[in-house]
Amino acid sequence: MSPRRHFAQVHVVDDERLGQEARAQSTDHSAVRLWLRLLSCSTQVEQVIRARLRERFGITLPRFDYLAQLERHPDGLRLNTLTRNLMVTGGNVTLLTEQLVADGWVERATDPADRRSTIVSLTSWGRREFLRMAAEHEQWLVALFCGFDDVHRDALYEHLGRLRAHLAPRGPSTSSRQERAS
Amino acid sequence: MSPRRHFAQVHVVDDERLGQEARAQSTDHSAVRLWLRLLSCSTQVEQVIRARLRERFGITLPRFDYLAQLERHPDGLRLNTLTRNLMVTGGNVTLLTEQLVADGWVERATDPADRRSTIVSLTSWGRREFLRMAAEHEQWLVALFCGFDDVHRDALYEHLGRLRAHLAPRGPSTSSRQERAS
DNA sequence: CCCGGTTACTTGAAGTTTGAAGTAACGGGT
DNA sequence: ACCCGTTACTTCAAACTTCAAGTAACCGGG
Repeated sequence: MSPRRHFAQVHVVDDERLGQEARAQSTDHSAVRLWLRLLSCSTQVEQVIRARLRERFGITLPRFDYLAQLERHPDGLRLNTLTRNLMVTGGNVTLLTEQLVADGWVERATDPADRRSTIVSLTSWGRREFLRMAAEHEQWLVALFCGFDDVHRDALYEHLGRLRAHLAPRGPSTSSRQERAS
Repeated sequence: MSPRRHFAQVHVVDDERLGQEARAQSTDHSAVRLWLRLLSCSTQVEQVIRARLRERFGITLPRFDYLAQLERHPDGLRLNTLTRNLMVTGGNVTLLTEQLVADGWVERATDPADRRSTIVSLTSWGRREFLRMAAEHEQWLVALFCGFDDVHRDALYEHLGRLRAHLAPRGPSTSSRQERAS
């Protein structure tokens, strides 16, 4: 199927401790390898953050993400916007909203300009608690990347930005123009 | 709606079509921004692949990943190894295995050397079908990254490798040496 | 005004994933 | 041979997620 190898001096170590990347083999093409490596890195960080959020605060990652989104928007967000930002389905946001409202993190209001829309925002208690968690959350990430050379980190950030710009233009369902600066 | 702008030379477009990255802001530290960008890229690719697998083959991403893992190991894999490679919980692998066995993709055998262990492998039908899907799957990725400059792609791949190497050493629960060539 | 298309959200069923607790098997030390 | 700690897997409840179908509200023409 894939008649190639010859491209790695670093032979893949087999399965132990390699995670999803172990799926990549010399016969795979670079596109697949890039995707698997991307997924692998992302999953590893995610697992750590998820576990810590649960241990330290008894909160789940989806809820934290939801709250993080709201924290940046003191005036609240429409559920629709939240759905897009979190990159999940509408039904998911509906359920998360119910739960977060029930637990006192978030409050709902109807958009006066469009009665279809619901606007959610943090309660003052929710904001206070979230900021407390967020501060620690950030330190976890700093610690995770600590020792990862700054130059490489910045370069990685930059390259991910390019990839993001390359991927984003697909499915411009709403308004908003894409600038393509570089 | 968003009473703030002015913080980067590349101004963030607001919320529209920005996904998870919209969470990053000028006040966030670089560690958080890197994580969010990584997650954003990963999620975007994942959504596309997931949707196509469902449309074209009526299969889910977790099942495809499971099969991909097995395809590379004609002699089969222990569930434990699979759990580590897929980076999911054991319970999840147990359930996936049940389903894939029930649907004829996979067959189970008890490891003669360790009666606790189950070894799973593709059925011949499963292998044939998987290879058919995998060929198309690879083309989707090629197409996704098509137009993304080769130099940037290779650089990104390289930097992700560094990040991966930086993250991996946490929790070396099993054997297996890490080579660290470069 | 009203009709038809679109958008915003909700509902419900099916599926995935996790974390914690439980069972069984291994293996080294005594 | 018997413990004891570890490992492999299973089970189960709870949480998350998706998809598809449904309801309600908007909006632009006729």
